[in-house]
Amino acid sequence: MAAKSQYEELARQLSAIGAVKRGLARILPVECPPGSAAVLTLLERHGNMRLSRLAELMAIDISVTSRHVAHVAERGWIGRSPDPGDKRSRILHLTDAGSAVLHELSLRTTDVLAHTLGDWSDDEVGQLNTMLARLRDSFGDCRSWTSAPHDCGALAPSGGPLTTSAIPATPA
Amino acid sequence: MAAKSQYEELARQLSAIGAVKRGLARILPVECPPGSAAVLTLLERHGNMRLSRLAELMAIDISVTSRHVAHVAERGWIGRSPDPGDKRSRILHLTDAGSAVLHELSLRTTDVLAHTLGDWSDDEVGQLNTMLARLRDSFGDCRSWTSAPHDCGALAPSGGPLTTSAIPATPA
DNA sequence: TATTGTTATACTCTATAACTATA
DNA sequence: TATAGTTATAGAGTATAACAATA
Repeated sequence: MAAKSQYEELARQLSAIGAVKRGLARILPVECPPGSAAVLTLLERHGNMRLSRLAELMAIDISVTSRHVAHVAERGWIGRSPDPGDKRSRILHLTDAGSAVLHELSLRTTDVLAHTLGDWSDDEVGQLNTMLARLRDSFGDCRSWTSAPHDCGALAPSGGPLTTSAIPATPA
Repeated sequence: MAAKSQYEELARQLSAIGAVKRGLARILPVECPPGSAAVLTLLERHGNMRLSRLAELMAIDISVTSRHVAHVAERGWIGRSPDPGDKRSRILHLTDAGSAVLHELSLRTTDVLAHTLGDWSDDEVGQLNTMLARLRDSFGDCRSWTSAPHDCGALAPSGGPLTTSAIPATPA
């Protein structure tokens, strides 16, 4: 268990890390926004899968995943084969064109990171990767959170919706 | 200098860490979206400042910052005092109500992180914080990136806008 | 009846551009 | 002329809800 100040600092860092993500997103081709890049990357890394599985891996709603998939499919970067065992779903797979895009993304990402993180050792980048993976794992699937994580009612002491004492009615 | 695969992995981790951020955002009061929380947090941490300085700290465009600030100001969480030395700008400062909201945010964040990261030691959370801070620092202000970071032309070998070979014209 | 996807709608965040006021 | 902010507009990402097809 860490100190309260460490948790607050982590919250700040996570909030601020968005700038890095945006920086990385800025180098993507116009036709391939971050959502599309994620779809391609996960298909390469985890192999063919159905939409619901992809939504799990991306930790976003299946409706959102559906749109990302439609975007890359329209461009011919993935294909959707019928699922032999379930006519409701299709199996997503990378196409050659998709692999080519992925290769391009890899080149750009590597270029940028090699420049910006030039003074990081391989081991240091590896440590960061390990900790980020663990962080995601610790959070699990936070999409299902309602008011409290793991422990139902954990947030009760904080006062559910902001109490009147903490947030005054809109002034002026 | 790290290996290419480490860079690719980092890109994946950063892409996926959004899920953690969303989980943390979900516990915020309805009236206080992430952008507002960031404004309050930075004012507490760095003290009173003008809008342009806040935009720098948030690493977002000043126009976006202006809207976030307007949101929290409308709720009385911050005040805008005239800048004695420059009538064009105002000095932003937390109000007591803003501090109360900040206290509430701290309670909720700490609750959630204490539960989800219960098996992390204080030192481990500290290490993650340190590395995230360094990562942000290494990236610098990536808002000004155009096609390449630090080195102008670094991305040239990747082929500027996606080449025809990598991205075929929209098929079918 | 339950599950897999798709689509419509709405909200947050961000960037660009045009504009006002002041330096 | 240059800078500090504000506002309008547009694009990306996500969530909820309603709906279609199949299990």
